[in-house]
Amino acid sequence: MDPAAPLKKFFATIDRDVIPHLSLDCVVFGFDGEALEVLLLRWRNLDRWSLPGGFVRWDESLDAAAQRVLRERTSLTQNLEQFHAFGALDRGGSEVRPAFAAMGVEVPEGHWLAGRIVSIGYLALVRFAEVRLNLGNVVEECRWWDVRARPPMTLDHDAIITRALDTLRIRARSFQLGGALMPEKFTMPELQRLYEAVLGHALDRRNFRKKVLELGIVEQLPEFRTGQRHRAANLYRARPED
Amino acid sequence: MDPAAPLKKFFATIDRDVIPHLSLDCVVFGFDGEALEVLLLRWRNLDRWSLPGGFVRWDESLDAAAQRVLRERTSLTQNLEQFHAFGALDRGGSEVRPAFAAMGVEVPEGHWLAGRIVSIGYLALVRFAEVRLNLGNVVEECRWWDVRARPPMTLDHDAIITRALDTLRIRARSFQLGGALMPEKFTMPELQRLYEAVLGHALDRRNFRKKVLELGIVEQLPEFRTGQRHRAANLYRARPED
DNA sequence: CGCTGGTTGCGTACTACATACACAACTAGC
DNA sequence: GCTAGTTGTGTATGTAGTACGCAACCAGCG
Repeated sequence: MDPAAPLKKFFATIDRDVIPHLSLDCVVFGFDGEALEVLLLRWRNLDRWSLPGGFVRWDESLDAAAQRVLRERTSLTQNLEQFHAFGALDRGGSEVRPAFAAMGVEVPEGHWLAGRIVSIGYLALVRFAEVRLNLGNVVEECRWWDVRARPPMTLDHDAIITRALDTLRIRARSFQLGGALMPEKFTMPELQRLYEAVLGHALDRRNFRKKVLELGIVEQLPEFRTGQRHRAANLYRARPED
Repeated sequence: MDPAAPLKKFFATIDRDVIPHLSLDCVVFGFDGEALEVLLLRWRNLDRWSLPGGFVRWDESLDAAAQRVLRERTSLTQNLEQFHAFGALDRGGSEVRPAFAAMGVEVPEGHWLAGRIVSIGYLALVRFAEVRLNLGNVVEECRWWDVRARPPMTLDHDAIITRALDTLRIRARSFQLGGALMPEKFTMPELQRLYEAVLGHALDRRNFRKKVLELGIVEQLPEFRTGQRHRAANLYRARPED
């Protein structure tokens, strides 16, 4: 079967299904216990990487479209946060048409996909372990990348990630990451490593604990993490949002 | 001459000139010394008010389009800040076509102007006195409104203003309004009234002065405001941005 | 010209929060 | 039982935010 068939089918109905000249890109952050990671994918026959993105259907809001894109790629059902609209003059244009061509679909010269595209940036904090990656048919690779060592990216996706990181760091400074990025049960030092990975610098153990507890963003469990050849750490879980 | 002629001319070339299904709305804030005001306009034959807005031309970025809209309406040349993209399902649609009809332009049923429109919200802080209002041909009224007493608005423009106000209040809490909203020379109590109008509550005179001075957002002038039947207040000006 | 009302400019005490650091408790391995 | 390594808890210090008192000053009036 023609590997480009699904893409061709998508392209055949694109003018009927989605808002033209508009796209959205999701910056999906996860945490593997060591570093902050971002979910990137590589389209067939392309060597640059891209953010998971998509278009907005006529029968769904921007927010709903972002949720759908996230769900299609990760099987997750959760809210995303819109953080910026990217509308520079050179967005799209020269780079999109060759990309589609590499995947086996010829975009006519006059088509909007060959022209300028405005993109809305969305941000998601997800539980690493709960993600079930779904490549689909035209994605060759999809994996997590350490945010500090990202591969070459298409279009302005690198700038989009940088902007999302800025937004994230502002939230981290006021301890507003919550436990969205953590596994269900975690220790205090593990949560601290997340904040340190986002902020990019070390924090004081004792002050961090004090702050997190007084803000009530975690709930103490009557369990401990053993087998670490040192004192067992208490386990916590993210407190359900009010 | 047909009063709808300019609008008809605009409509005739709209498909060639601008990105379809996309618009932008500018929330322009000014300060009259008493209350925080927002610039609104009323299109011909409509009874609801609207934000100054427009569409994005193919040869300009989102930011540049926002600057153009602001310049066309106020003759001001300055930056705006993008704060949110509004893309609910019911944006546009039923309300836009009757509005154009009231102004004398029949939008065909299938045209994108009769359908859903995503809008990018921009925010501007301008000097009240420097604004030179320009109505154009299809705007019947254009004036400042106290943000606390706004008229009935079209579409979701009321929610857009609310969101812009939230953004503004966040900035005010960390004294980041600067002097953009003040006249060239102003006293400390006058600046304080601006912050109070934005925040919606009173501030302490002495702490306000201390904070503003230590942040260095104003420059003291060797002049005083006299004729107030009480002690003359020192004049300041906004310090040029670094 | 002195007195008065009202406001501005300046300083000080108090409180809350963030930061810096010390020590005991505990687990696994030998 | 001893040790290495880390976690849990407490306390001291510094810095920023808040509350408030008082003198300086301008215009108007008797």
